[in-house]
Amino acid sequence: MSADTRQRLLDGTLVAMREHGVAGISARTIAAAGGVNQALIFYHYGSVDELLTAACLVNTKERVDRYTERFAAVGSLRELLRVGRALHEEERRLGNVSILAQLLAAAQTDGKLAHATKAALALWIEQIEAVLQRLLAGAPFAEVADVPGLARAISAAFVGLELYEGVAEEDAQRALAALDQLAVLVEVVDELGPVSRRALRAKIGRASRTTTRVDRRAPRT
Amino acid sequence: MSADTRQRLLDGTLVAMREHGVAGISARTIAAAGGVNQALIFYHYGSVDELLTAACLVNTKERVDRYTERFAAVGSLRELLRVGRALHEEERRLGNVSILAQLLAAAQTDGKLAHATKAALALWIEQIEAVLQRLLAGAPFAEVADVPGLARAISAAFVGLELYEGVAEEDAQRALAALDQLAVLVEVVDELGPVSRRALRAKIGRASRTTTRVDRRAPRT
DNA sequence: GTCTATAGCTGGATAGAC
DNA sequence: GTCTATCCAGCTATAGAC
Repeated sequence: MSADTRQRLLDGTLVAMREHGVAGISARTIAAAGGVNQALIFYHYGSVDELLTAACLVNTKERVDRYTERFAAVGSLRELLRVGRALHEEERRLGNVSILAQLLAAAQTDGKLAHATKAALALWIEQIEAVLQRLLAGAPFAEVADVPGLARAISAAFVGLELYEGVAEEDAQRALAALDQLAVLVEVVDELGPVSRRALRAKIGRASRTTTRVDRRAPRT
Repeated sequence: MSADTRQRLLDGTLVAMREHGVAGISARTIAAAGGVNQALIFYHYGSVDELLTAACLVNTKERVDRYTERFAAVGSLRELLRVGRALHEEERRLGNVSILAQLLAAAQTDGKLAHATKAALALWIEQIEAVLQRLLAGAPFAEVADVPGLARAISAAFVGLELYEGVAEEDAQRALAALDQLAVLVEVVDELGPVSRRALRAKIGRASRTTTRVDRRAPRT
């Protein structure tokens, strides 16, 4: 059955990625991991690279879908972070190395992978941007915050943390926990009295204008 | 001349990494990039992996050394970020893909690389941690901040941003710029009046104590 | 659609001349 | 220390039987 084989190949790609990483992955390791004949990779996907990009997109899509409800239910920055940590933990518990992080590394020198990984990362960014937009609506910080930029920073930071955890689990956990402090900071600021808020607004506005020479349009992704 | 050959191999590794990435690097591409005979890799370093780890450590050390004075001169969080951006820009201008980010990806499935990349990343963390410790000394935020944790978060986030820039340059620049807003936030908070500071301190302390540990609640399905 | 078999390469690593 | 030559494992991709 064709659909089943394609699924096995996608699954096998994830398993092979976990066991061998980007540097060690190949048509043979993927086929073995998926219990599929090696030649079928080329029949169904044309090349290993195309299978990799497909797996990256499908996998990311699945993971994002699994978390959309939770993103929608997020009511504070710290809750957003909590969802991020839950996601992160689940990934590790399942034994998954982040295929997105792995492919992002490979994409540095491969145009085709670059396109696919950018698209996959965009799926996460989209979610986070929506949450931020909602959370910061009306908050003083939002008046000067570049929400799309922050969403991208958060997403990229997360990728870095996933890679970091691969080599130093406890340190990465600690780093993740420390981010909570920043989230608290934003919330605390947004709950300050009107006087402080006014002062803050002035300062932040001034500071931002002098340092963020970025246009405010949402980038096309 | 042995010393010269070893240097050529280290240089060649960086060039090859830029051109082929982790996934495509090999003894032959390294030797070609360094203008050195391929067999010398094994004579001098024993294996390709050992050359990779050596190159990663040496390269990181060099880069960290190039920036120690600047780190020492940093007087605010936003200046720290500015140094980070300068570093980042220089890297790109030189055409360097971050060898550290690349190897971190490969290290996910390779214990030996994991050790070396952790050590290399630790060199950056050390710098950033020192700066944070100095900057936040006496500030209200410092009373509840986990400085080592934040230093690790910042370093890991930077790795993620370097990878992100490889596939979406403008978006990554924007993300980097957005981080400035968070730095401003910390500084603004630290410049608040005594009344606000007291309130903030109470709130942040309370918030941190309840959330710095990993949340173990089972995810809802 | 799936299999076997294999062509044609490139990979890490070594032996041995110089 | 550096070179050439080479072994052989593993790679992508295809041809052709079923």
